Amino acid sequence: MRDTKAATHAQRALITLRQRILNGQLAGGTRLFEVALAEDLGISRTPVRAALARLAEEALLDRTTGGGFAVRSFAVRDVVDTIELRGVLEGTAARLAAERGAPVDMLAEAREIIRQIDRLFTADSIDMDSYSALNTRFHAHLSRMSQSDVIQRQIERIIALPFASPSAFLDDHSQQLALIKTLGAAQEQHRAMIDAIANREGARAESLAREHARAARRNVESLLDAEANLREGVPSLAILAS
Amino acid sequence: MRDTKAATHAQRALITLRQRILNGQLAGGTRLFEVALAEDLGISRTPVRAALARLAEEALLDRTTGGGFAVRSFAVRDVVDTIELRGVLEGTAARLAAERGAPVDMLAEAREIIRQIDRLFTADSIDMDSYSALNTRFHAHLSRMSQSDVIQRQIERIIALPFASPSAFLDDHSQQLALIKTLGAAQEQHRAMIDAIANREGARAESLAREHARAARRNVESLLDAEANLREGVPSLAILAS
DNA sequence: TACCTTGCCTTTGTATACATAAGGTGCCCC
DNA sequence: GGGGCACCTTATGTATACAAAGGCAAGGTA
Repeated sequence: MRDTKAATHAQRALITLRQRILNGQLAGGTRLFEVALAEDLGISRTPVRAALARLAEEALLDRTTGGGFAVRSFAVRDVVDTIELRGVLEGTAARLAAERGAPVDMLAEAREIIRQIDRLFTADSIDMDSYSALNTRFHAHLSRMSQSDVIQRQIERIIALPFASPSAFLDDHSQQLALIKTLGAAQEQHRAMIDAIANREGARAESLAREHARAARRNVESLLDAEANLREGVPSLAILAS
Repeated sequence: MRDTKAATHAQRALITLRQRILNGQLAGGTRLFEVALAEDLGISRTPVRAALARLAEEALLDRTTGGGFAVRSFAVRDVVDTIELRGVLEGTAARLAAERGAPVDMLAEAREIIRQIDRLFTADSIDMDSYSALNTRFHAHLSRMSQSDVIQRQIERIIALPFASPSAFLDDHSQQLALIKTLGAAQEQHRAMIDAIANREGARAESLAREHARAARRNVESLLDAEANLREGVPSLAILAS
C-alpha cells in the first residue's frame, strides 16, 4: 500500500490520510491540524492543505467554523441512509435508462457482464475477487446507462464511501457462506433490471434497483446485530463511530 | 454586492468567482489559471487556490488532469437532470419522513409555513420575495423532516446550484403572470405532501414531491422554447452553456 | 515530408516566513 | 470573590521564491 507512491506530496498525503480515516485510525470528530499533520507526514503545510481540501470534497472531512477540518463521523444510521441513498440514485439511473431508452450496445454489454458473473457460479467455490470486480463493473455500467452525467456524478460520489459501494462487505470473510447464498438472488435482480430497462419499464427498473441495494443494508444490519468481534474483520465498517 | 466583504481574501475570491461563474461571465469550459486570477483579484496565488478548491467542492469547477481547474459547463440536459434529481431527493426526504414518522412539532411548523404562504394569496398581488423566502423555508424544513443528515446534505448540495433551487425562476419577471397561476397548484402540493407524511403514506409523499419538482422543469423547458430574449432576464439560467 | 527530439515556457507544486485572528489563561481591579 | 481586560499561545491566512513537470513549438534528421 505504501508503494502506491503518487507523483506529488499532496497526492501521497491524500492517500495516506484517506486510509487513516477509512480504517478508523483517525476517529470521527478528530480535528486535523495542518502543522501537526505536516510534521507527521514530513512535508510542509501547503500540500497538507491541498489534501485536506480534497478530503472535504470527498465528504470524509467537515470544515469547522474558523477554517479547520475535522474527521466526519459516521453513525450507524448514516451508513444505512447512505446505502438507501445509493439505492435511490441507482434506481433513478435505471428508471432514466428505461425511460430514455438504452442503446442496444449498452444493453448487450450489461448482459455480457451478467454472463460473466454466471460463469463464476459454475465453479465449486466462488472467486470473490472476480465477483466483486464484475459486480462493480455492472453497477458502473448501469449508472452510465442513465445517459445522465448529473446522475453518474452523484452515484460516483456516494460509492466512494467504502461502506456504500455496491461491492462493500463482499470482502467480509466472517459470514462468507451466508453471503454466497444471497449472490444468486442478486444476480437474478441484475437480470431483471436489464430486462426492465430493455422493455422501457421505468417503475419496475427503479424498484428493482432499490431492492437490490437493500441487500447491502441487511448485511450491515446483521453485522451490527452480531457480536462485536464479527465486526472486526469488516474493513468497510472500520470508519463507524464507536 | 461588492460590499459583502468577507473576512479573508480567500472568501472574497470565492464569492467573486462564484458570481462570475453563475452569471455566465466565466463560460463553461474556461480554464482558470492561478496566476492570472491572482493578478486580476489583486491577491496572491494561495487564497486563489483555496477559493478554487471550494468551488470544486461546490461542483462549479472541474479538476482538470494535471492539477488545474475549469469552469463546469451546464448543458440544458444537465439543468433538467439536476431538477429531476432534486425531485428524487426531496421525494426520498418526504418518504423517509412518512416512514419514520415526523414529530408533531415539525408537522406543525410545516403547516405554519403553509399558512403563511396562504396569507400571501389574500392580497391583490403576490409579494414574490416573501413567497420565495417562505417556499425556500418550506423545502428546507421538508428536508429536515427526513431525519436524515445524509439526505439533507445531498439536498443542500444540489440546491446550491441556482437553477436547481426550489425557488429558482421565481425572480423571472418575463412570465410572471403565467407563473402566478401555477403557485396555487404548488401550494396544494405542499399541503398534500404534509398530509401524506402525517398519514405515513410514504409512496404518496414521494411521488408528490417528485411531481412538485416537475413544475420547475416545465418552467425551464418553456423558457428555453421561448425566444432567446426571454431568457436574458433569467439570472438562474445565465450559467447555461450557449 | 514526416517524425522525433530537445529545449523553453507556462503552470502547478512546495517550502517557508510572516501576518492575523481567536481563544484561553492569568492577573488585576472593582 | 467575581468579572473583565490584556497578553500570549496556537491556529489558519497570505505572500513569495524556487522547484519541477508537462505541453508546445521549432529545428533537425531520416
